[in-house]
Amino acid sequence: MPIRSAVETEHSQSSLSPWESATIEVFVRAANLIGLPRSLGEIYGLLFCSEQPLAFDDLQQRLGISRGSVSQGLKLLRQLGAVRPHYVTGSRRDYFMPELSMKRLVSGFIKNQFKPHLESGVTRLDHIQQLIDLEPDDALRHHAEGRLGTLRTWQRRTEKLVPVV
Amino acid sequence: MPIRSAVETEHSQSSLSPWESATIEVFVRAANLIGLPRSLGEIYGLLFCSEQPLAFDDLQQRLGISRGSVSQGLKLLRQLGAVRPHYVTGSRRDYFMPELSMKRLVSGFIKNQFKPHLESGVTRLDHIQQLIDLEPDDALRHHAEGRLGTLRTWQRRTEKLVPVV
DNA sequence: CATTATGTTCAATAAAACTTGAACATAATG
DNA sequence: CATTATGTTCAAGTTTTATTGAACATAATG
Repeated sequence: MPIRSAVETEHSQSSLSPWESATIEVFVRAANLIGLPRSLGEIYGLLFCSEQPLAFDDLQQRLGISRGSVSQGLKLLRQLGAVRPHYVTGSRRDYFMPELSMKRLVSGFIKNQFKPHLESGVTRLDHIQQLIDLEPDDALRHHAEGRLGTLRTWQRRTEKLVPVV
Repeated sequence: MPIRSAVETEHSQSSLSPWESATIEVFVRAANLIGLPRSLGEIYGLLFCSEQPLAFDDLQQRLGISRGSVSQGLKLLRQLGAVRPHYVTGSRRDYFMPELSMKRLVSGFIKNQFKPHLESGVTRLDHIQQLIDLEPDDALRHHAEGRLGTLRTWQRRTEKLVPVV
């Protein structure tokens, strides 16, 4: 698992203090852990460190990443509710602040990245039921029905767990 | 997200019945969702469908994947406790059965893929604390300490949540 | 309305992750 | 001990995913 350090990046503007780099790295790893791209972790991490809201350009330059990455990263972060736009009077730029409520961060992630899969899963199991009905071998069909039952149980438990998290 | 269907694979031995293919696909997607390779989902899925324990070769041939994938897939599945070896008298081969307890599956996954990151995280935050102490600007240092506090809270909550799941 | 400031898109490129299969281990069998 | 059956390893190849940056919007400014 080769995770580039934010400080080691060649293009880095090195305008990141040591504690900022280390903190950003924590978010990069966290992003990685939940299957989100490193650039997302970097962007959120820098916003998390900053005392002030940051503009698009601040992010691009201080992180030394492309404008494309910043644009796409912010887009997804907004979708997830992990970042809020912040209006600054007298500036045409978009500014951003990090969402600091863990609850909202987690629920945003689940709602966007998890729930869709769970929901499509229900349909999918119904489809399996139909396929099992076609199985001619009695014993095998009964076995399959048992397994489908297990899957349904797992799905129900998962759905129940989501609100807890 | 282009997920190849088990049935559509060219090399597939097509020895999978429709309900097996569909069930395997569910596991492939689930694996994908939690960041595990498709081959793992396929292997576990086929074991899950089977009435009998399956041998290494059964997996390789019915899924139409390489021996390397089967070997590595089974290795990780054993590590995760998602699969148990099953001794068959009179055969030199390794046979395998799926773990059917959701509780054990989840806890195996968390113990192996999650906990290590959480634990290294503690060390990591301590290190950030040291870096923050170097910050000369008073106001900024205080801000940084606040954010580190937030991170610590998040970490504690996550640790508390793990046993629940 | 031309110019500049600010973002977005998306095809091309780069990086990461997964799979393959041939070479290698290991141990059972005759 | 040679042979066969059974698995594992890992470098090379393939596929997937992320990043870049140039071209394209859009709208504010002078």
